[in-house]
Amino acid sequence: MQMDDRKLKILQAVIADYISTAQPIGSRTIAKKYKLGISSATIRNEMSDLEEMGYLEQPHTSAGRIPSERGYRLYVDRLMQIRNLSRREQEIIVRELGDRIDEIESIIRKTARILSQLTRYTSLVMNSHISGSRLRHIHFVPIDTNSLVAVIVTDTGIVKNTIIKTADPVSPEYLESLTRAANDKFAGITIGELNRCTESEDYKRLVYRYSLLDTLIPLLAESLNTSRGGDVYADGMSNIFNFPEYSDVNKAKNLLALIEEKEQLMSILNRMGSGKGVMISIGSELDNNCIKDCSLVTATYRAGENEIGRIGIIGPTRMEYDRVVAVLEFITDYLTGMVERQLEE
Amino acid sequence: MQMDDRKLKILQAVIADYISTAQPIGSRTIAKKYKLGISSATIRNEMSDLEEMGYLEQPHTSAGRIPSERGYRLYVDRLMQIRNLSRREQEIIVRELGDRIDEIESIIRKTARILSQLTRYTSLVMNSHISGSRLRHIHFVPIDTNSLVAVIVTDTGIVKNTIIKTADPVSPEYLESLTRAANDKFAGITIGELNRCTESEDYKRLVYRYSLLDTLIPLLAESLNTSRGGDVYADGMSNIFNFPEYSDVNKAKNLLALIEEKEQLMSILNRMGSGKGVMISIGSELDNNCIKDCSLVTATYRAGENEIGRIGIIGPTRMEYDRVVAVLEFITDYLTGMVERQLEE
DNA sequence: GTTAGCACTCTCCTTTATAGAGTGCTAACC
DNA sequence: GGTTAGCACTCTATAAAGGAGAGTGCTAAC
Repeated sequence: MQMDDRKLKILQAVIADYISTAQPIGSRTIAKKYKLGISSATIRNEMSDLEEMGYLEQPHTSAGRIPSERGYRLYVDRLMQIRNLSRREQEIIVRELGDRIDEIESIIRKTARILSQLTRYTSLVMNSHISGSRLRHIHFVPIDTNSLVAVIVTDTGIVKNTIIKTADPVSPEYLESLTRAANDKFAGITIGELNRCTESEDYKRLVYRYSLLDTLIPLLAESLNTSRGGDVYADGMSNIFNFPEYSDVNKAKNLLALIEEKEQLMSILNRMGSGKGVMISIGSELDNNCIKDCSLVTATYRAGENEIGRIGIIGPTRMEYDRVVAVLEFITDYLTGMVERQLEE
Repeated sequence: MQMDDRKLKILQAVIADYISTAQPIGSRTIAKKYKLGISSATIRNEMSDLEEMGYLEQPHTSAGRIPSERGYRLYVDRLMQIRNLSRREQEIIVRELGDRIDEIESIIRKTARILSQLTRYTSLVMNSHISGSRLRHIHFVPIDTNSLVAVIVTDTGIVKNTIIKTADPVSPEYLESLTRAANDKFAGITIGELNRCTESEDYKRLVYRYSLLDTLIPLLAESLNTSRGGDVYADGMSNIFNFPEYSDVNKAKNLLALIEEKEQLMSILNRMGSGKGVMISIGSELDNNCIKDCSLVTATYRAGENEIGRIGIIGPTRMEYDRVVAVLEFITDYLTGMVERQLEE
């Protein structure tokens, strides 16, 4: 069987209609609604072909057709036209996100919120492992005699603090001097290198002078790796009830439970490629039973080479891909721009 | 009509049964199941009395009875026996929460997670306005020539950092000196006082020496007030599907949407009293239409006089109040203890 | 005051009937 | 040969009807 232009037009019509109505669509409706200049009978024949080719399916005999996963795949790969965001939408994003680097925590939240508000789907935001980003600054701030907070600023604009208790009392002067020494030594290296540097001669010499360092650095490295390598944040969960596919309580529960399960969510997000631009996974492509009739659209934002984080939208396979892709592209561009402006300074 | 012991026993039986089954319960069932030594006909009469008194209601004639809000109120005030947590549950809490003061962010999350896991309801955790807590330490850390991060540690163990960009370049030495001056001046005052101190003569003298301070302090005060005065975190949202009362998708949606609406959630949490111990609001007592058939159980944890935060459980009015109260009490005690140990040091 | 008995009520579930939408096939048409 | 009209057939969704079951309220007896 040959795919031709007319078939594509019909497929597009079915997908467009189904995305907006969630109802199986029949040949007569297409003929009336989409003025393709052919009769319903012809459309019927073409649809039958499209079904045979795997792009459409029937919920049951004598219902209309709905797109199959393969149909959506063809649509997002070849048919879909990415809409531009309206001026108003762009303004909302710029206003809400602001233009200053903030605590990573707060950017994540704002981004998640905007994403879900603009798309009306559930949004996911994750910040990646930061093992590739570089230490710009490290500072040890005394709290009291036996505790201090280590403040770390990376070149990607992330600020992270870790509270550390020490066995022996430390003086503020000691910490000041330690801060200076640590900056001299560590500024510019990556978080990953920080992990490994405890072997080096240089490091050992420094520990000789500042014995505290030997407890601090491993603690820091650990805290940077675990806690920052895994923040996922979701917003707009209640949006899933906008879609009839989740009027079945069990389906809704499954999806929500998965979204609350940060670990799993992360692994799914990480499994998505991290190529340039927006990635789309449809239904079973996600390879997870709980969301086998969901689609996930993600995008990565980065600073230079380094992946900083990923943002995404999860929703029914019948998703407004064109809109979602447009929003994601705009926001990743914006975030990337923000980080880059930060780097230039 | 007089409330007597037998009526109370029957009421208790109805409530206990309804809490576990979510089914209206009839006189025959009570007679069989709860061996009160009286016949179903007698129970029928008593239940009729209890309904007249407003403690029970009938979904429709010839269904069994269910507790009314007033019934629950009587139950939680007089009938309920608070169970102790099992050894195992206590261990889970202690293990998961750990015993070190961490970033506030992370404590909130952990607490929310444990609460929802132990109770199987949706948990809410909020940290209160910190205007009453005292500055223990303030530190200005340079990032680059035109930006710095202000790290603030309060006596309640909260660590908060704020990134600030400056119009004019600042040197690390300047910041060091500023840090010393600011600590001399501000250590020990409350966040609320920090807001107001910009009027004082002392402050003006300091600004004369460190002009940067005049932009820093207002920014800090604002960031401490807004961002920290309003973090709410919810976990276990998907738990609401464990309850048949939310098998109606619309109800589930309403509740979830409310929970995602931080502003509203906060105002509801704040409206709950902050007395010692656990507070319970049942149904319409919450005075919010979206959750008019929910109950909210909250507890406040504090450091000395200062309220640090509130934790709570939201679920159907048919809630396992005894269990929930026990869990909340244990966790607030634990959190309070943690903070107090921190203060002593 | 308590209880057995019974008629009555109301919901919930199943069964049955019907309308509606859509298909596939056949035969006619350009 | 592709396209179209017509029609029988299929399947779902919705409404209506008919019990079964659970529970009540009332009365009369204990």
